[in-house]
Amino acid sequence: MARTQGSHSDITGPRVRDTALRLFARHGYAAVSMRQIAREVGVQAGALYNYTPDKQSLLFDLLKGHMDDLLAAHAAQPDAGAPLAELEQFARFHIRFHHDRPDAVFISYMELRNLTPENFEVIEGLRRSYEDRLEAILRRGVEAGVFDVAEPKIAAMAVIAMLTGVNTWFREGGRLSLPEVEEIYWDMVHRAVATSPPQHPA
Amino acid sequence: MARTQGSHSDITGPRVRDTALRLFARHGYAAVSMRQIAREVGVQAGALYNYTPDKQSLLFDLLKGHMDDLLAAHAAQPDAGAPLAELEQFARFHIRFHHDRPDAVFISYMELRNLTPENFEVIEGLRRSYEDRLEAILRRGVEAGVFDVAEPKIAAMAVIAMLTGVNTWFREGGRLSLPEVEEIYWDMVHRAVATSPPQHPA
DNA sequence: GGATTATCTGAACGCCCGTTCAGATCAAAG
DNA sequence: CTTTGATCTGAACGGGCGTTCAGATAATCC
Repeated sequence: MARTQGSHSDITGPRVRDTALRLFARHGYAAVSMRQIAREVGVQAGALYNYTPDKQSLLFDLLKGHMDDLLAAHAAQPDAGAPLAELEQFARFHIRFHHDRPDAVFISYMELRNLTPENFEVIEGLRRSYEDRLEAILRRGVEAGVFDVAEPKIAAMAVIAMLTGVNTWFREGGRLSLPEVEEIYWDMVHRAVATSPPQHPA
Repeated sequence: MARTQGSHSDITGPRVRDTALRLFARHGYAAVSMRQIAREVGVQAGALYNYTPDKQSLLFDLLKGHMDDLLAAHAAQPDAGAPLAELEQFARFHIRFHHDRPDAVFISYMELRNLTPENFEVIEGLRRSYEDRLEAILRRGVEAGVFDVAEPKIAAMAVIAMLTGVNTWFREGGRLSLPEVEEIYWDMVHRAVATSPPQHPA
């Protein structure tokens, strides 16, 4: 028996990627076998090789796809104008985007070491270009006199680390909503880099 | 041939742990085999079981040891007095301590999911108690009126994420020394939570 | 409705895994 | 100098690994 009703490349392909993403995030790339992925997809292990040349490519494509999505989504943000508004937009965008795809974010951090050197370089390059965008915002703000940051590159790393950290503890249905969290983090980022800190009522 | 000259529990034991720590950090727990560890230690795989009941315990002991070290080292810090001084001490301590043991820090983040549920609970408990210490500092500062932080728990998470982030990019021999990095990060943390931000010369 | 082609099965390939254990080896104790 | 006990070897255990591929199946095309 093969090719059960309605199964196509268009259906099985995404299911393979989704399942791999979920399992890699949950147990780690090395701990997940092709047979495990196949079982959850509802197919034999050999069939996976219609959708990926090998396990390594499966991981790489997930990471590459995530980074491409991130850069594209960020590029699609409307022009905010002034550096302060751009920084706020970046902070809120980063929190929301990462919140929406915790598994992809997780493996993009965790599984870098399981990439071949060439694949690693590609992903690292994409990550750097994302960091560069924040760094550029900070530099513009320094020039404009609204940010007080001696080392924009380091400040960018610090801000990204802080914002990404939301994913490690935030859970839907907790005491705070995501917009509330967004507000708290933006406030801290703002104060950490701005020349004149935001004024709080009372 | 067995028991080559000078090999004792006192020598092989630590070597097993050191090697496991390094390999786990480099390739991931699941990707490292007991035979690989044994080979680097210079021993057959079976001999490892004189030093650990199984692979899982090896991982757990490394994480547990790291967290115990962290809490003990932090507890050994002298009393700084005022909340602002305590926060500064915490920030500088955190950066230095994590900088000194990048492998242990790395696996303490990465390999949590490879712990059994019971072991996971233990490590999580220790981590929470470290976070609680920072949260307590922030709460004292809010009471004293020197910190402006609406959510001390979240601010603690944000500060820790930011500070731990140093390990992801800092390399010895780079443009900046660790004390310089410490200064930059402390400045950002300070401004992010303090009521009156630090005054910069000129 | 017959031929074509995409899709999948099921078995096999060589290899490595964590763990156990009887027996060999050697340092230290008496 | 013998005995003891800690330490290690080397082989084995059952099982899972990533990947390949001939052949079976079913959707699609003419």
